[in-house]
Amino acid sequence: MTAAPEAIKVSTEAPQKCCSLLSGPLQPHDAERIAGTLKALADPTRLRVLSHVAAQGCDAVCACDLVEVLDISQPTISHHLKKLVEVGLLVREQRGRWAHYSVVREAFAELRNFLDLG
Amino acid sequence: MTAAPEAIKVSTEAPQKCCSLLSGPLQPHDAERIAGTLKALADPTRLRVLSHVAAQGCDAVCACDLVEVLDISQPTISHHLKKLVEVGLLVREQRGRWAHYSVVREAFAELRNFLDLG
DNA sequence: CCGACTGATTGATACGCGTCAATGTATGGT
DNA sequence: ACCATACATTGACGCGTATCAATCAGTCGG
Repeated sequence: MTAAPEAIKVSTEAPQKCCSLLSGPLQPHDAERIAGTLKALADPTRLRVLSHVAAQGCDAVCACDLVEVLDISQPTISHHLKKLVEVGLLVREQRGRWAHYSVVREAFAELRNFLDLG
Repeated sequence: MTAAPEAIKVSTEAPQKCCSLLSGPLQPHDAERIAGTLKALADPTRLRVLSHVAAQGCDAVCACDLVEVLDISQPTISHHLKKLVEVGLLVREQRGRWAHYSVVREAFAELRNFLDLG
């Protein structure tokens, strides 16, 4: 009976509370949270992964494609994709044997907003 | 005769070549460079530092203020400020005994541009 | 000159993380 | 049922770095 295939659970589906570098002194708690997202972004391999996924626009990209294109071992790709999903920069969609990934535009928009110095 | 006090030398005063997640597949070299800047940003302590400096708008902030406000040891603050200057997110200006720091708006604008998914 | 102050540097410690080989877990074809 | 395929997980290794105490290097006041 094909149990509903468990939507992936990321931290919080709710959009992160909006913070900016200009909105008053940054509380340690907020600093930790935003730094977490930025850490996921601050890796050359993950940037290349994101670049390839983002380049597909609306289409989702399957992990096997990334392994071929980027010339990086499959476990490493899987590791990076997981981190990017955990912080909400990517979403994962399982289709049969294949895992498809696509970018979360809102997450990037929030980061851009955070970096806005007015 | 007050020798000109040697403007701080960061990597390159030239604005970084413009890259975006959408402008074709990201080359490993560019990925390294941008990840370097993001790594400097991806630390809660440095985010708090930046928040305080950015909050001063045009005025530069002296390091001693940061030590007081953030309740972090002076060597640690100095270490973080150095990293932020190295990647070009802050500039340092020495005035007598005091070192004043201010944000580089262009650097933040470039990051925002990089994160723009259209 | 000397002492007080600002801030950078050094050294040590601890922890996180990127990477891959090996293995595990589903899924689908035959 | 069986085997190949697509990913995920585990374990291990190495390297970078955040942190602070101690020390060093300039700079001003007296």
